Amino acid sequence: MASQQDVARMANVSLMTVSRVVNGDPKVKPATRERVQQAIEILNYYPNAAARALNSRKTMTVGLMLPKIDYVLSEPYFSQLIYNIEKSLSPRNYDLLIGTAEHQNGRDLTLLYKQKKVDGLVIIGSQINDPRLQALSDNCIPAVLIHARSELPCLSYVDVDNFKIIEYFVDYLCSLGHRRIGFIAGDLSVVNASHRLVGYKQSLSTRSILVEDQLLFNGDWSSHSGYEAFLYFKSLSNPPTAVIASNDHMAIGFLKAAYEHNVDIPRDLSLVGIDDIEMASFTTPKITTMRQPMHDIASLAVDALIDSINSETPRESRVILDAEVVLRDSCGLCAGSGPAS
Amino acid sequence: MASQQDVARMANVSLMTVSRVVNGDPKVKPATRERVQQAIEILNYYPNAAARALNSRKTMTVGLMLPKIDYVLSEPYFSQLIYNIEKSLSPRNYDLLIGTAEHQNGRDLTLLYKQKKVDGLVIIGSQINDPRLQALSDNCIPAVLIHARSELPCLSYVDVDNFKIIEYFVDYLCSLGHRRIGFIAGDLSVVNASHRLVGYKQSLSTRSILVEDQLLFNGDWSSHSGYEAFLYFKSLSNPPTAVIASNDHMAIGFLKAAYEHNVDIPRDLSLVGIDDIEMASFTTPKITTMRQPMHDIASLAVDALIDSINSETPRESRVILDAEVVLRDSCGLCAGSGPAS
DNA sequence: CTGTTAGCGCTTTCAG
DNA sequence: CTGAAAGCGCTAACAG
Repeated sequence: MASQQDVARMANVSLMTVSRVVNGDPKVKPATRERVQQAIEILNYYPNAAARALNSRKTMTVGLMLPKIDYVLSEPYFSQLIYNIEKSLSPRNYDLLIGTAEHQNGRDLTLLYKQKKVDGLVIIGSQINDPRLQALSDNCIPAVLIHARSELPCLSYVDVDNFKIIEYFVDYLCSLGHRRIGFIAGDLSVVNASHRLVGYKQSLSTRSILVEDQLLFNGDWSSHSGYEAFLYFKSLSNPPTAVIASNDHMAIGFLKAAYEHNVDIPRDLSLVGIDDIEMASFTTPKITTMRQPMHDIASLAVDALIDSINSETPRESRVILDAEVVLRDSCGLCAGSGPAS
Repeated sequence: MASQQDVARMANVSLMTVSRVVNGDPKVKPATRERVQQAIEILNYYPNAAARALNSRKTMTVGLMLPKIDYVLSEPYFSQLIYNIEKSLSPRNYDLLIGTAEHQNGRDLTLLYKQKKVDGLVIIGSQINDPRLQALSDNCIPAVLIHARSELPCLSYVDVDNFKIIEYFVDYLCSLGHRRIGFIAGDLSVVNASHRLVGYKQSLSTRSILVEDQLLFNGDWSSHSGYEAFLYFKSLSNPPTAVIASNDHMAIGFLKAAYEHNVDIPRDLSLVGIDDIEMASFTTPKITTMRQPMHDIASLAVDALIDSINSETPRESRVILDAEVVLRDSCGLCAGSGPAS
């Protein structure tokens, strides 16, 4: 492995000149630059990232923290989000290091930063009131939350307006005549899930619809829990005529159960999901859902993070985006005021 | 940010002693160790990874290359594989850096290594005859392929026996009376897809079943292409009575199309997939498929890679695992020798 | 425009 | 068991 030293010798220049060429310093004489570049080519030289990081104090890599990596990675939604993050990072010459909050060293979100393996952190779907966020803020570690919020100093976030999403659906279902609207919550330890639930309750209240605890099922984001949700709602003496699932996975599980129990969606029961994963359009019926502005989420988050990495003074940026409605076939007019099944 | 220096001063020892304590060298007097550890605690000291990497020549990070990251990340199968890789790496104190073969610097698989950002590479689902593999081998860069193979020196791989998978399904479908078995290929530029196709042709030949080109549809792994495959097969004057899809996604798309066209699976047409993604059990009917030994794939790949990183002499390990059949509801007896629809 | 010096924070090597 | 010296490969800061 050739080093800067070798290149310098070969091109008959100083180390600094090589460094300047590598870093595109304009005040190198073209002839010299040429000579150096040839040496680089011939010796197949690549600057050593560790050495660079050591004195520039910039690793040019960003850490990605996934609190529940197993679940998160089985969600195509998150996978694509990661893809988009990588895609935003790449042109800015940053690499992406995957960390987890499950495994040993992941316990401490700040570790990767303190070890100087990363310059900042992207944190996806953090837990509610995660105490580790405090540590990030205290140390003023550049970080951006995605699908979560925190008003602590130094923390940025990019989130979707979950309240609006739910509100839209409640309105929509009401307009179809539904008044008994069930809700399947996601894992409530996660900010996202809890916001959606709160949105549900608020939206109902606003429309003077009584919030009934029995119309609420606590799922965990998985298809399986959506399946269970159906069984639960069906067991009610006065079941809902429409159901809002907090993500598409649960909606798909719900659909499966409905089919097996001969409940026709949307005729007997209306259903909506959130995320617009690919499968949502391959079910029967196709699921009405909300598409998250994934691309914007990723690029805004990356912008915010790199901004914060490169700024002297602590800085945070906070943005809330709107999702896009995708109307498909899983909702219908309310059959009447009686039970659905 | 405290440095080793600070700790040394505080504990009144040399830099080396601090280093020894940090690295768990047993020949440090307990009393000294204690003192150092307290200083570390108090000063909140973490060793600087860049400095370590610089003179130990070990970055303790591994790069993950995804040739087609967009597709790969939308596949829950791959996401979970990545999760498992991270999980195997973590206890060995390695971190995972995500690279891509799409973006600029990803063009060259060797870059991350040459820059000393990683000690080795995990490469998922590489293209057939990817010329870049040659470069890896030439430079003797520690690398392991997953779901691909290469006999080049220095390259290890962990793959599943695709031939056996297909052979099993052909046998199985034959035993149900099927003789006209259609095949939906994945993206044939990928090793995986091509092996499965070859397996299909061979298995048919072995059983003296004529391989008909019209029974073969070239998909691209997506649900959408599975949907198209159905339309294509249905248009045939003599359609297949059973279909093997190269992955579950395509099987799901196929199922959707079949449903929309009132073709009953498994009554009118049998179908199998591969991968056993979560959705495969949430369709109607549930899809018969093959479960990949993902956990073993990940841990064997990581073992092979770390082995090769730490060995003086080039070494490669090559393993081929078996998948596990998951019989569900998408296959049935062949209705007769006539067309299926 | 180019070179010299010093040092980033750690570990290797060799002496005690 | 512990320490001193040297250096990993690079760049900031200053000279020239």
